[in-house]
Amino acid sequence: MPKVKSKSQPLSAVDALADRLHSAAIHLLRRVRNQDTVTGEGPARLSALSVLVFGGPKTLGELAAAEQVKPPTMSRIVAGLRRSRLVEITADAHDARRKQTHATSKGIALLRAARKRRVSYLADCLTFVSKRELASLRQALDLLEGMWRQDDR
Amino acid sequence: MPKVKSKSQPLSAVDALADRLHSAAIHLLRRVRNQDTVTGEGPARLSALSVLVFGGPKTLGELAAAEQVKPPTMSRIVAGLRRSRLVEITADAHDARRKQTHATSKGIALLRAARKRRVSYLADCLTFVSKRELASLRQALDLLEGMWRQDDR
DNA sequence: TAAATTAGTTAGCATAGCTAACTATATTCC
DNA sequence: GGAATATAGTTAGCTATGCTAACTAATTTA
Repeated sequence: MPKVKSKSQPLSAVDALADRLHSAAIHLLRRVRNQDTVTGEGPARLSALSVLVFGGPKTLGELAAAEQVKPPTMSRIVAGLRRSRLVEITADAHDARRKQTHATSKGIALLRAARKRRVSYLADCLTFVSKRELASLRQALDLLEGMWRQDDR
Repeated sequence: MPKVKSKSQPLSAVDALADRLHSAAIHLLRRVRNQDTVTGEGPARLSALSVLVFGGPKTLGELAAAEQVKPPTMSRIVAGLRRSRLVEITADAHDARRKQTHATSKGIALLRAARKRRVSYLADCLTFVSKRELASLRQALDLLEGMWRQDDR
């Protein structure tokens, strides 16, 4: 959540930017979802799995926080991943309440395949995009990722 | 869908970009969703409503195509919006199978309020972001929007 | 050791995606 | 003109993903 109250200035430029960001996110996910359906796993599961693959084992609570989702939601996501043998759950050595979730090799392989498919799709989309535009996309992502990090603190 | 088969080049830079784009979209929507919950309408409904508010009346099929969703899904989204009196449905003059969907003034007001909330949130997030970074964000959005348009053809 | 906190699950609800199968209207073709 | 086909939308029923409330079990605190 933002720490600073917004001014009630005109803001129409930021206004438009906010709408466009929102809309772009919605449409990107709709398109990518079509690529991901072949994995047999939904977007929430793939996203959680990716956190585990790239960030290492996590407790359920950590995963929920990383994914900005409530614990019961993550509980079900993890249960689904487990049913598909994409993750394994082990007891925490220091706290019997906690459960560590790890990606299995099957999970890692599936994520890599999904990623490849996504990348093919986006690479095709980006075929005729100039280096300069790619650079601005990269900058925009730096900006957004920094924003999330600041927001989480 | 992309028209051009992707090369099987190393691509690790585009690879990372694709993952980051995907992840950024997921996290943006999760955060914005929290702002939008107060409207009492879900993201799919707000997005469809926004198409109607900014793009004018549409048939169900047009809306489904605009939102990259199948007709039964849009049928239910529109039904929900109608229950909440945010849209109205009228018969098409030329084709009795078609139904035109319009935003009501209540729908327009609700969308404007939701937009304001989103903008406050993002404006707060963007408070300390430089003009140069905002410009690259704008460029990235131009790029993505162009990509969707090309993809639809 | 009793009380409070924390981690996770279960139950139950709503939204939102899909396919398959249906109704009703338009269009095409003989 | 009328039968066959195509198109627009709905209904039914499945899954996934969000939530809150209420629960169990374990840990920490008082």
